[in-house]
Amino acid sequence: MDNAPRKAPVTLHDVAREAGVSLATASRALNGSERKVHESYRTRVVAAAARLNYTPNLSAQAVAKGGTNTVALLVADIADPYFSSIAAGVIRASEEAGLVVTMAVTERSTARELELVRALRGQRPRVMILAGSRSSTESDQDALISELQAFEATGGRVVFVSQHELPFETVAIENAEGAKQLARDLVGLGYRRFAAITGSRTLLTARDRLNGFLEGLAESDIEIPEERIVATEFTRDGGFDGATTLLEQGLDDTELIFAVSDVMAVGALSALREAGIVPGEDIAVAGFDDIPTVRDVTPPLSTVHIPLEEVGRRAIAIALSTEGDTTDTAKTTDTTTVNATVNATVNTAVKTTVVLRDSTPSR
Amino acid sequence: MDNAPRKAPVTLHDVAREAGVSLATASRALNGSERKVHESYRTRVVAAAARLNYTPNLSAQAVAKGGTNTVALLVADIADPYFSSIAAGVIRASEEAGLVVTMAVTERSTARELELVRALRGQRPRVMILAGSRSSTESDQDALISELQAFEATGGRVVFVSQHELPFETVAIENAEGAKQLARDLVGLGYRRFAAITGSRTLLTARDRLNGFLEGLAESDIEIPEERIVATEFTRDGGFDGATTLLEQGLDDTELIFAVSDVMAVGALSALREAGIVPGEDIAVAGFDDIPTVRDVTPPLSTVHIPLEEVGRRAIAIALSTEGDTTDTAKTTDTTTVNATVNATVNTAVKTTVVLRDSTPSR
DNA sequence: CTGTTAGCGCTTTCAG
DNA sequence: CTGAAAGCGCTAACAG
Repeated sequence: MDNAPRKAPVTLHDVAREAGVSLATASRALNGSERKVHESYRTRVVAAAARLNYTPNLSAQAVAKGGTNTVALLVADIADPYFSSIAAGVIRASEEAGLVVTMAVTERSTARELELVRALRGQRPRVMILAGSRSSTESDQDALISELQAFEATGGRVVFVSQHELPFETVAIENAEGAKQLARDLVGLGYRRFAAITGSRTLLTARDRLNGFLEGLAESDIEIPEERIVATEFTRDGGFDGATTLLEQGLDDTELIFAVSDVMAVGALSALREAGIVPGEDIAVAGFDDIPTVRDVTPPLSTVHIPLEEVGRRAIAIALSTEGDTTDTAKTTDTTTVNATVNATVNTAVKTTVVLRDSTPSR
Repeated sequence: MDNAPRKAPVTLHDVAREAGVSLATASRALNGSERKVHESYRTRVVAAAARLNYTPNLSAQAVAKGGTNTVALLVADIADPYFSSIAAGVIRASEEAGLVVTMAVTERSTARELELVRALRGQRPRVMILAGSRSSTESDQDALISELQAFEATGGRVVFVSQHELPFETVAIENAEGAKQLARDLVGLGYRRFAAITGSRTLLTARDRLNGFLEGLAESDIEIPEERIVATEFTRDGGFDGATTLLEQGLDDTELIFAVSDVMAVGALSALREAGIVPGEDIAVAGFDDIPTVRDVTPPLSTVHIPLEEVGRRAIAIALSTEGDTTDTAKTTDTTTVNATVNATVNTAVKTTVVLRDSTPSR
């Protein structure tokens, strides 16, 4: 157990000495944005840095410039394809913008989320992105909001994913519209009797989708009886349980089950099959999100497509484009008024499109 | 576009003044590990901090103490369930240890990986975890290795996931053993004629699994004809393509297709089905990893279970337990000799277990 | 353009 | 136990 001849990391100082220039010059040559260093010096410095294998200490840079190039990303569950796809978008867009992503998972708990936001604030990130459908009720909510507002007050940007109703920028997703269109299309296919599996009704996303779906049906004077709408966990197992519950109640003449998310729909599919019911034949199933795996389940699932990675990219685009204006609570009333220079589409809702597959054959 | 009354963040200084104590005392009361501050002071400081909603500036702390509490995690593709599950484990374990996780995706490119490692080194992370089966050939490999060794030389820990053959600590996974056992079990089920879909043979993980499988078959004097082994991308689409290729060649009397990863197996399943072949009936399929979705495809997939989240946790456990000893290249020859105090199981390979499901009925 | 010199926010000797 | 002061590595005025 020989203990550490732990070499000290190379510092800018070392590079400067090696190159025979001053600290400042070395700094300018290596990291200072504008070109203001004589070429001969610059090359010497760069060479010295390479020779010593120098890497600037980001923390030191951060403290010196009073700001980082960090994006803090909070997701409910990184193993859930919905979030991991969004995360992929956030990470890619961040890398393209030269930002480093820091990540934390909330386990779907608002309390945990609050803790994490507090902790991550210490990073002094430039942007904080919160993706993870949260309940609109919990009391921690208020604390979360004020914590985030404090963060914004110091110049940070907060962007939520699909959380209108909160006083922050958000990547809006056409949840209601998409679900409504799905309903219309399904009715067009000949379906008339529906059941639904939804998450907690306090989950904004789940609620929006369910309501949109119901509205879509209402256009054709179709309703879903109260007992045919079951609320469960917003997960694969929740979907499984929801379908099981429906089964126990007796599906009667139900023709189609709408699950408010694909992971739930996939769970439902398995529950049905285990019960000896063939989805797509005995009963139709539709989901929402269009996560990659729905192409590979049997039958392939009809759903509403969301460009998930785009959602992630959009989040950072919004953050970056609103940087600078400190309308304190950025999204005041009609303030979709972004930085004039900004691609106007950035602040419009992400489009969703219905994708009909074999799980909802026309009848 | 009113510009920023950007409040300056609260500093320790502010807290100290508010509490009427010195900077040093405030520091000790809030972050200094040991209790060496009088209770009355401590409470005043804590109260002041709360009142001002103070959050320590992590960057400043890092530069002052000359080290961070950061874990840098590199994965090939965060949207892939294999990696996102591992990431979930890394993140959870890190949070439990009070570490912040920084994440980057390599897109399966060694060049990109090298870039990222360079960039992330600037963070001065305590640990760097690289998960993402890399090819054993590419030349960037050497650069990567020396970059990582430089990182270790300054006290950082590097942990790979499933990359023996590299001069670093690694979370070993029983890839070969698992595949071998799978082969045995399948033979036990009555299968005799196999085909395989594998990733590039330079991908260590893919190679280990294929070889293990072949060895398992060899024990029963079974071989897979060369043309029945197709190498494709290590992705869902790769699996799809692989099955398609096999189909074009003619499956003849092939009874079972082994794909070296579940995502590939799932893609293969879809290719077969699209070709009108019913997996589980017309032909059996088996995968490797036991990602969550394989329970929900049809038929449920036989595979080799890896406790993916555990792999992630293990990575940080190894990193933390080896901190301190700087055997320069930690894993010299037989050096499984960890810190005496460490849970010995940390450095043993992660166990895999065969899980037989309906995709491989006994015949 | 280049070098000197203050800091940035926090920790940590080193005296009191 | 507490406070003053010296850094940590780097940037950013400020003079030359």
